[in-house]
Amino acid sequence: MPSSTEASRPLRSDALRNRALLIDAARELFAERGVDVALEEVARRAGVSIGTLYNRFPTRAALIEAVFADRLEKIAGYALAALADPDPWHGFADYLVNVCELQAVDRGFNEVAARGLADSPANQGLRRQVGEAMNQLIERAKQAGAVRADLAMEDLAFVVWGIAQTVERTANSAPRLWRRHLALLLDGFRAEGAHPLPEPPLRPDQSHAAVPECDPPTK
Amino acid sequence: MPSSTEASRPLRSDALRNRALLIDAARELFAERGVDVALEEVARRAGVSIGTLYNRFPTRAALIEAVFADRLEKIAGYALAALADPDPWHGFADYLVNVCELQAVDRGFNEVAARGLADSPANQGLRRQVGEAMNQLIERAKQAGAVRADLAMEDLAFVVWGIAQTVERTANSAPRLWRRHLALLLDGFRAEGAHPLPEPPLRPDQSHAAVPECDPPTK
DNA sequence: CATGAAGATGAGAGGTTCCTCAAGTTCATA
DNA sequence: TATGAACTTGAGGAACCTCTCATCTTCATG
Repeated sequence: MPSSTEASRPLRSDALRNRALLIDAARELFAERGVDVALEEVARRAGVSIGTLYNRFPTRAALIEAVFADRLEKIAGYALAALADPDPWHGFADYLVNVCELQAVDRGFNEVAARGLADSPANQGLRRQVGEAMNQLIERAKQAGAVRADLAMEDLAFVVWGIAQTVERTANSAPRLWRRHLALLLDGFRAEGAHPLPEPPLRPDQSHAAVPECDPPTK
Repeated sequence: MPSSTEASRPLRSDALRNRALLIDAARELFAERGVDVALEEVARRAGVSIGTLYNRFPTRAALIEAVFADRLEKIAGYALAALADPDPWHGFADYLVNVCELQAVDRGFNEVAARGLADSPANQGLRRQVGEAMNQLIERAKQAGAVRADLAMEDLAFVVWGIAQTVERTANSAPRLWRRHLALLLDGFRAEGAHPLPEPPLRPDQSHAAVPECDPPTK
């Protein structure tokens, strides 16, 4: 059962193997050098021709999505584990640390997280599930008096965005520094000593608009 | 007195005029579309040939530096104004808001700030001056009990890096949202309710290393 | 206003990446 | 094992960008 979006006929065995080789090669290269590496190089490392790459993945986005398909599941797992934590604050904070760790460990995923993951219809379900868990996580921590009352779920984008940049700048020189950045942000999320915020949070529809990033076709 | 690095002979009048035209054109394009715009386009908007651009600015970095030369002075001004503020916390916070406003208003400067401004020897002096003012600003706010004792000057990079990403993502959809991000970070900087940090701050020599970013020539 | 040094010009060489497609190869099935 | 559909291949066209340099133009100076 290949995780294809459409219910197309199954791939031939050699095509399936090449698909796996390409994903492995892309996973490595993306992790090392980011998701903008030349696709020719991905094909070379996979040991197939560039034509085959385009046969399997008509666009770069399709390849990226295939490479990082498991990440959303991983995040969903973290969210559920966080909800199982008896300490609301600890669960909340741990969840964010875990997500950021995914960013810190893989340059490609860090970029994708910051720019906005391909929201394929296939992932729609998981996505909603994660959103719901995050919401519960925050609400529970608010009611426990741990998280400030004016924090919105959309504000967690600041964590991903901010840590993305810190990771990118310091991955070589100080690979653990992002933990300090996150800890400072977390202290800002606490109810204790919270000061009024100057702006409302991103509305859900806006947060969707913030994702695409890609410049419209130049005109 | 052209602000040239070397004590070269002064430029001829037409060359000086073209230099100004190029800087103006680049300032506009950088602000709109970032510092990676095609240099041909900068030349076109300036109304000169690409060759002239290369005559005046042998590298893109040279052009970027000329375009943003004034920004460091502006920041130095903010730092001094902040020190003049009788309220240590207010001075500290206001300084950061002002710097971030520079990022929010100019996509090119936002990129440059996040990637690390060209540290030309010419700016060395101003740079040190700003650093010193920032240090005083923090120390004063610490002694007033407003800023947490374990905050280091190097941690302010988190502000620039984090806000850079938020600005980039939301400049179109929610152009004021960065203020919320900054406010949350600022609450994390307060002495009130500070929790121990998991990592030491970036050492000064490391913060220099975090700047360059540019991949080494690929070999 | 003549002269030469400084400057401007833009076609084009050279590099990179994306993406296609006509031709050849392999797999699955009868 | 023969056949056709599925798949692979890689040369090369197209789009972009950077940077150079031989040639022409303009400015400053006596």
